[in-house]
Amino acid sequence: MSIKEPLIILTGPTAVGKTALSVSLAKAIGGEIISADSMQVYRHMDIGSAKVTKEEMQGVPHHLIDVLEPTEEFNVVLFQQMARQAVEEIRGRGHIPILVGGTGFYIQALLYDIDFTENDEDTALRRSLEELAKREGPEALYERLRAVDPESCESIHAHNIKRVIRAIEFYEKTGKKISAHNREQRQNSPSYRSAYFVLTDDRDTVYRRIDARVDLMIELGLVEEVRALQAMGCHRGMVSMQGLGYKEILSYLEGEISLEEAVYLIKRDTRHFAKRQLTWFRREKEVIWIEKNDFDHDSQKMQRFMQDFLHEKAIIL
RNA sequence: AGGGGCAUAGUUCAAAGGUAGAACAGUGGUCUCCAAAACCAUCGAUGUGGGUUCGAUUCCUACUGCCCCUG
Repeated sequence: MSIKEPLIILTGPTAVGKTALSVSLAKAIGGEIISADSMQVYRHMDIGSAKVTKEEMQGVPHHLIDVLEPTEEFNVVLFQQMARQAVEEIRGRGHIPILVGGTGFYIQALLYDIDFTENDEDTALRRSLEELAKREGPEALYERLRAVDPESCESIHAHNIKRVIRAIEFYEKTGKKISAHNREQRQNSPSYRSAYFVLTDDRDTVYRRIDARVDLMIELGLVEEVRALQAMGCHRGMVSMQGLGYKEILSYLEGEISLEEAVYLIKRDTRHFAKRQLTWFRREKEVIWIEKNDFDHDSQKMQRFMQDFLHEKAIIL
């Protein structure tokens, strides 16, 4: 057993103010930032993904930002591979990796080194299962899962077609039950000497910030950004275009809804997203909550607290 | 000011002389390769005061508020 590498995690609901805090922390401790964000990986998607700007970075190296074209696929497995590599590089320079972003699932995948196995790009099976669900209904699909892995049926709802398909696919590919596999993976302990900070604020405040941020995005030219992406050949089927702000503006540009409706939907769905993020982090074990109210919304104080914690736990020396 | 209309959940709408449904919002949750995705659950209302009635939120009435028309 070798000594674990250090990894600092800073996350929280969207629009809470992770970026600014992460940069000042990085500067203070000699850190480099790895983005745990499923949309900021894409180039040409700056406004809608609220991507860190060059100025905001203040010279701190950022990884996994602007590394893919919007036409490319991205998923947890890719994230995991790229993030691992980034950690290695950063350690090679003797710096501290700081994982910053709101995608809890990605953070989990790296921190617990989740094994996703059988990574072959066989979309044929998926597609045929999707068709089955469409043709005979989700119940038929569900029964198919019950036949091979009844335990999974207890935790996956029949209507959740994506996950039912994944569970069936896993069985078909590996001959093992995903329920058993997941049970094993859940035993994993952190692969890093880590501190998992979750920055948060009053729900009302977060929601207000979201609304304001969406209005700002529109002012900054989100519509133009999406129009340009459309011109590049981006369409709704792509992973990148499932991002908040993108799918709604796309609907507007295609004449399905008004701009006003699009803005309403972006705000609403972003609030929902923030809520889900909070649910996720509450479930994560050993997270350190940083309630902005407890620090008088003073980022100096928050940073001091984080640094003290990191030294106390010997995460950084 | 006069005439008319409306008043049901946070919002938009339903229904009914025997105490009310939905959508959206809100809240809680699931999550182990589409995760900014997908999915589940749940809280919550008849403006106020009288009257008729076995019983009104529903009918009558006064008040209050909002809307429209006239001036």
